[in-house]
Amino acid sequence: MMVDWASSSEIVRIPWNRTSAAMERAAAVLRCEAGDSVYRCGEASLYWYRIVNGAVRKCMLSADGHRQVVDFLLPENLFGFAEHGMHRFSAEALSPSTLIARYPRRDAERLVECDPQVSRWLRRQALDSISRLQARALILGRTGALARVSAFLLDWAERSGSARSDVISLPMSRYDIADYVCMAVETVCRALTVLREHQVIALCATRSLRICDRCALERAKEGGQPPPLRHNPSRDSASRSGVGCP
Amino acid sequence: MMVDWASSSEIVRIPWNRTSAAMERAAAVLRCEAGDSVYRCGEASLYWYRIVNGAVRKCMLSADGHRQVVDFLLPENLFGFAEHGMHRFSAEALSPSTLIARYPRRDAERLVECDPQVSRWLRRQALDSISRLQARALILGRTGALARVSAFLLDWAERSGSARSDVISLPMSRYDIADYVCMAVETVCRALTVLREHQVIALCATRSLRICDRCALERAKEGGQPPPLRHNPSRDSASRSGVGCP
DNA sequence: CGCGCGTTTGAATACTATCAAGTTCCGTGG
DNA sequence: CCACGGAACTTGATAGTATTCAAACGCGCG
Repeated sequence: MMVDWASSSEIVRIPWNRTSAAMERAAAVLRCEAGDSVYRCGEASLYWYRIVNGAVRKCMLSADGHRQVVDFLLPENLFGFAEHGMHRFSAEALSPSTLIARYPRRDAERLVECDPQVSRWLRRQALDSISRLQARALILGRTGALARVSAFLLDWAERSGSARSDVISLPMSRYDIADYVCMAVETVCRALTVLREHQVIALCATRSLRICDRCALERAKEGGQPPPLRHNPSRDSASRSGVGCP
Repeated sequence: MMVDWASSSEIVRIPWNRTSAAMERAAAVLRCEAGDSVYRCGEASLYWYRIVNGAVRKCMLSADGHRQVVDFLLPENLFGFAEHGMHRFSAEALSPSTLIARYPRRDAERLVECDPQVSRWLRRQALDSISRLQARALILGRTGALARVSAFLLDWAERSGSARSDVISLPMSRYDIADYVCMAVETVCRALTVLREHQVIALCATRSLRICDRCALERAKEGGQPPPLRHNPSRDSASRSGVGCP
């Protein structure tokens, strides 16, 4: 299904946080439904994309048929800028009526060179991207389904900014979560069930849950009891623990 | 063990690729031995670091005692720039006599704002960092020890730029590899043994191996036979496969 | 209302982590 | 130079966990 690219000016006023006027003049805005591809793996990467509203998953299909969700994007997140030449991933809308601003790469890269505001903006977005990638890396580093799912929930609760409320909404399916944390769907379900049975979380709707016991969730994230260290710790790390920096 | 920070000028001439003169004037150079910490988790992050020679691992100790290696750094790689305020990881030298250039964060961030050359350099380094993080994410996405280790070896072969020669050297220990791919050391060893027995690789020394059959390694990386797709593929991805973008 | 997709639960299997022990490698000190 | 000792590396056996196959359930949407 093809989508319509509208001129930026045709869209209702949108808060262009930290983006220059010149940048926004070059933009177009896309509206897409859940499941629509913003771009596909293998296509030429001619644009940068910024989410205005909704949510997007960035994913890839391995040759063995396994899908991997590399990142979830939320409003104000920039994506597509790190893939030169050809897209190495696909980007697909999660929420219905997702709005995305699209910037021609040529213009964007020129502005980055000459407009300090755009340069700063890109720097911030790139660092955010790095933070998200590291967060997922830390999730995948955990062994055990409970630990991974718990870590994901805590990360997502923080990202979706669950403002004061402990209710978090999951725009993505269980399959998306499973492919994000690299486990089978069934395993994710079972982990959620365990958490629910222990009353650590409560499933309001299928895609909305409430964190009842955040401490228990933190504990679950850390897994079981400490195994003995088997690798040589740093030569000079005796003075500081280096553990559990918050 | 404390290390000596020498003035940049005291060190033999080093190729400052793509870094401005002003940037290098603010730099100091550190020489450290294998195992030395460049910085530790929890410390204030006051500098940027660029590897001049040698190799470094970026890692973190979970509260449960598990170590996780988040990245391996090679010459010209910049690191430490994305961690504001406090370091969230530790950085430790892998190779003996590793040389590292250190830039005061305050100066570096000022130069990034006003020196286009430095700005470009940071952008490129940040993108490289993103690429490495994504590469590891793809490795961790694979299920099966053989697939993960094979993927790691192929990635590393490409990074270490095994120029024409299929012999690649591993500056890191098996423990480092295990913590990088998130598996037990024994599992990594067994995977290497299987690859050796099938004559896909040959172990020259403990930390140097030769890729004998790159195609077999690629196949091992892809895992077994394709499982059926269980998640809903993209709504409009019928026209293109989206699989196996090289 | 019913079909399909997403979700959840249930067994059997396959795999990896773990524990344990042996071997090689390398730096250190005699 | 050689012997020693510790760390890294490798191999084996067992137990625990996730994946897989299978099937039921709920929910949204036509």
